[in-house]
Amino acid sequence: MTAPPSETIRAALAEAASRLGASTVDVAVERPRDPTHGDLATNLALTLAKALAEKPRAIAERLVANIQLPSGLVRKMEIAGPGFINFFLAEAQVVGALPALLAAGSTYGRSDVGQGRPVNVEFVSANPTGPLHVGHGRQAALGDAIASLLEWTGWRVSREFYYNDGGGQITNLAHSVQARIAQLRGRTVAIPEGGYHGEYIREIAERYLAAHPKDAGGADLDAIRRFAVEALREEQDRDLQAFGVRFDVYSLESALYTDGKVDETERRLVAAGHTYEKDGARWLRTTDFGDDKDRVMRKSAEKGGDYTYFVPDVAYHVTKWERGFTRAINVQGADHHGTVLRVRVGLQALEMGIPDGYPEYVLHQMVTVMRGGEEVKISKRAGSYLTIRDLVDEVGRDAVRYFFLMRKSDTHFVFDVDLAKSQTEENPVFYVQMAHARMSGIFRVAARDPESVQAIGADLSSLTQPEEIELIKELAEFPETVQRAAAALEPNRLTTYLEGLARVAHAWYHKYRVLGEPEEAARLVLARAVRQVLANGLTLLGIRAPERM
RNA sequence: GCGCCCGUAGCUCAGGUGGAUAGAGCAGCAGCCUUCUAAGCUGUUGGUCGGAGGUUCGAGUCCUCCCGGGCGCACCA
Repeated sequence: MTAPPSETIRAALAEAASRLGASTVDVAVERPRDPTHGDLATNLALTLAKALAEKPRAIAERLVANIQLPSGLVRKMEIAGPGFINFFLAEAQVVGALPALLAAGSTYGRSDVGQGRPVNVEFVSANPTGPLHVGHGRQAALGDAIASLLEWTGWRVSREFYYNDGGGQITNLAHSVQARIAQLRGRTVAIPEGGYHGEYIREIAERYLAAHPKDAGGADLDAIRRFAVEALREEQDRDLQAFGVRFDVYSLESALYTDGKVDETERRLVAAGHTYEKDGARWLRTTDFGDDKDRVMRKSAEKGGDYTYFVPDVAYHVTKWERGFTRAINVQGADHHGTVLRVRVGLQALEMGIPDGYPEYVLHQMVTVMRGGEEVKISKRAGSYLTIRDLVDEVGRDAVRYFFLMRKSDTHFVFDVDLAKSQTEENPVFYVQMAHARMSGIFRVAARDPESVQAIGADLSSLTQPEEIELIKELAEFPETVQRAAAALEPNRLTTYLEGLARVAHAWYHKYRVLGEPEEAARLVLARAVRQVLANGLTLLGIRAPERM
């Protein structure tokens, strides 16, 4: 494989610049937004203006006069605007991308920028106190897609789910179930203050009674707690399964206590000298690390003497570090952004060489659901719920995933149920999948296996229509798009790309026929390439690429 | 009050880590449907990028302040 045109041009520009007497500089070769500005462009003359004490356009002219490019690469060079140099690639160059694309097949778009380094991606991490709601759905889609993007760019990824099964919310859950049990036994007992009211609590109470005939009175709070947590974990697993999300590792907060990791973390923090006692509690001096006030890490005796939540959180991240994850990414709801600083500060206070940006965070904003032009109200306290499984059942897994991925995570997201269900091209998932199905349809009608179509040996010179050249350029951008999306941890860049590619593909499909045309052989190559890239992009995001709709 | 995020066409949103005249879809307007899927297609109207300063050759993008919206600010998690 030869170097991509942008690299060749970059090197040639650097050489031309040194011929002009410029000391070594970074040469930027970018794709202009406006296609009339060529396929590639450089601002080199502008950045050299100061050093050479010369007008940018004059420098540009000398660069163009001095540059040496292999023949057949560039069809035209022009100087434009304040001093940009625009390069127009020869069409044969563009079409030349197809053989490598087909040869790579389902691996086209993969790269090795991660070099096999390990990365831990933690997401969902819901408390086992209720079913997974739509917010968790956004997180599941995001986390899974980010993990896949990292895999595609050469990272060794571990997907991890962390159960907060140790804190006060779990006690709260146990008391709520206990109250329901009492109600089932005919006693009038209120759900405790701040407790869980959902219908699922009653179901758990019923199942507990059926499974524990010896505790008909519901006196064994510990047994109730274990039972409820177990039941809800199974429930959440089923939700995630329906959504097609799998994890490599499940970590339990409770295990951090039984393993002594929490105690050990406290000891290390004390040893590092960033703690003090006040009002009967033990504090961590987080202000040493940029927090606006110090935080209690162990409550006073009259408050129970427990650790506050962030000590196990810190202990948990220590285990990630000690398990060899030099990189860790946490996907969380933005309502937890307060914990970001505290976890990082706790890790810094341990002074064990963990970098201060560890772990990285991807925070997502809230989700609201619209149906029939009205907001679907969700209230956890009142127990009115729209679970991730409800949503998947109603609109389908592909649409749910795609919708959660198509917007930047840090903007509030409105999930339009009617649009997601719509079988028209206004629906972006349908639009992209349809493009794949159309390409597949060509091969179905031709009664040919797409895999049997090869670019090597095929005469691609008949691919000369502007739509075809544009389509191939779009296909060639896929690997870089994957890399940029992975680097930014933004899957929405990929959905945006896929919609753009689908748009060009639909336009081409409508304007030109493939079968029975003189260009059939070459166009079959292009159709296979389009189908392949659409399939790769969709598969990466966990969405099906259907043969027909 | 303090911190984080958001503000781009009538609506929903892109905008590749500072580039050239701001980009899509929907809605609107004008045309078009005998084909491998019309479950549409083509063309077109529409913008003081919330506001004001600043940084520099160049700002939707970076910095400061202000306005508007969301989310946090516990010995809850």
